Amino acid sequence: MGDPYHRLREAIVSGQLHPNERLVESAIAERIGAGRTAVRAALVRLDQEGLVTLERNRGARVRHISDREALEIEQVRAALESMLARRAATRITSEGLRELHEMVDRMRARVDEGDSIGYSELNARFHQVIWAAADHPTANRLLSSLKSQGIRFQYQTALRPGRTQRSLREHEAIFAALKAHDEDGAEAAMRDHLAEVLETLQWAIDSQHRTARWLPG
Amino acid sequence: MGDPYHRLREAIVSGQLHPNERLVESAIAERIGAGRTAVRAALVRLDQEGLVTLERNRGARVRHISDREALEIEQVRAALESMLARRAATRITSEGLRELHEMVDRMRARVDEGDSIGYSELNARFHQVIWAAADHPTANRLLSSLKSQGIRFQYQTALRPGRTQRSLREHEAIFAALKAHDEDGAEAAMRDHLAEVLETLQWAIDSQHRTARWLPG
DNA sequence: GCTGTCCAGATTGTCGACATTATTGACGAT
DNA sequence: ATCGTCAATAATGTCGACAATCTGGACAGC
Repeated sequence: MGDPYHRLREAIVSGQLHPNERLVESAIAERIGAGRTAVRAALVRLDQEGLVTLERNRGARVRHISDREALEIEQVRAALESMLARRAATRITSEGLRELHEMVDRMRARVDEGDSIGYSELNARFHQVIWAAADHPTANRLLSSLKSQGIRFQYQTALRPGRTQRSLREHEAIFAALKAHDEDGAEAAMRDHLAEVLETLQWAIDSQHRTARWLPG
Repeated sequence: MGDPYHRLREAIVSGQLHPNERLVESAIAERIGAGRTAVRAALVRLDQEGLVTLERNRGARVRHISDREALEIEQVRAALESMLARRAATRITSEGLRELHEMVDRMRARVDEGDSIGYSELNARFHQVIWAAADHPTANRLLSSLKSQGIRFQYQTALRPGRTQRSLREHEAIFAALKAHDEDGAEAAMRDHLAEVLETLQWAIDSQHRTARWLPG
């Protein structure tokens, strides 16, 4: 059990603490067996990181990521990951390519089984291999921070009919470009892929609004 | 004046506190007339923001941005600003265009006068007008954070002979694309511009290494 | 019934004191 | 002379207490 920062972060990202839920310092301190001082420091960090909002004299809440902001996060992610894909094309090792190849194989298996949450996890790991190959700590820092903010929307995109099949083909295209060490191709394939993800996310948000009537009548 | 966070931030960004300089909580607290508690909170925020490094039991230092990291920051900036330029192309108002036009005129005047630091300031404002037009809070947050980290290298790029003239032409191209509401053109013009900036930054770093011999012999 | 005021409880903000941990320099052994 | 040990010092980490502030509900006036 790490320090309050990591415990809280994990609790938020994993969804144990819900958006807009109030975070009372003394309650958290007792809950995780730490002093209020440490909890305060953790809340400040999480505020700066964007996972929590801190209002003076009014305490902390789990930050609610709006639909619009989720789309913005995905746009930034697209811009950065396209750049990283380009860099990865010239830097990736044969070991990295082997990993990606294996990843794609396993993703294909998940698609055949219709296991979309298993697919999503492999999906995330596929992208992380590329991040590592790109060797760009600055972009990595930003991306992992953004990822934790957008986590709430992570699995919604897999719900669209036929999405996983297309997603798999997009990943195959990315892999092919990286294997060929084709900078332009890798960037373009990644950009196309994330444009699709973005569109799917928009679709998920729209259909959510269509479905969930909050005042039935 | 402001709270310890803003005071410290300003002191770091403006260069009053130097890279690797040690930040002793009690000293700062007395210096700016605040309690140690508030200073601690400020240091935690600045650490998360990347302006300060915080090591457990070893205190805080002004974070030293390496040459490599400065280049990485500029790459990220290029990726994000290209995206923002594209968005701005369809969103910018006639008022925004008027501002940019005026900005370009004044930049031209500075070039004619050989006033490269005045040029740099207008340059920064030119870009900020585009950020505002793009209406993308998430990217804005990241960019302004990156900007404060890279501030130390801000003025070095203007030292390259003939750079300001070329830079001016690049800004004119960006303006023209925005005025025409040409998404692809704006993104491409911004991308080209920042690629040039990146190359110039690399040049500045190289020439610094050539010039500054730290052990004269 | 509605609105505004005021009080009680809860929560955050700040301070001072003390425990814990690194750093520095002296000192002695080899 | 060099290295390791150890104490003195400085700085950070943590806690408890109290002050400042916000929140929600009771209550009076209209």
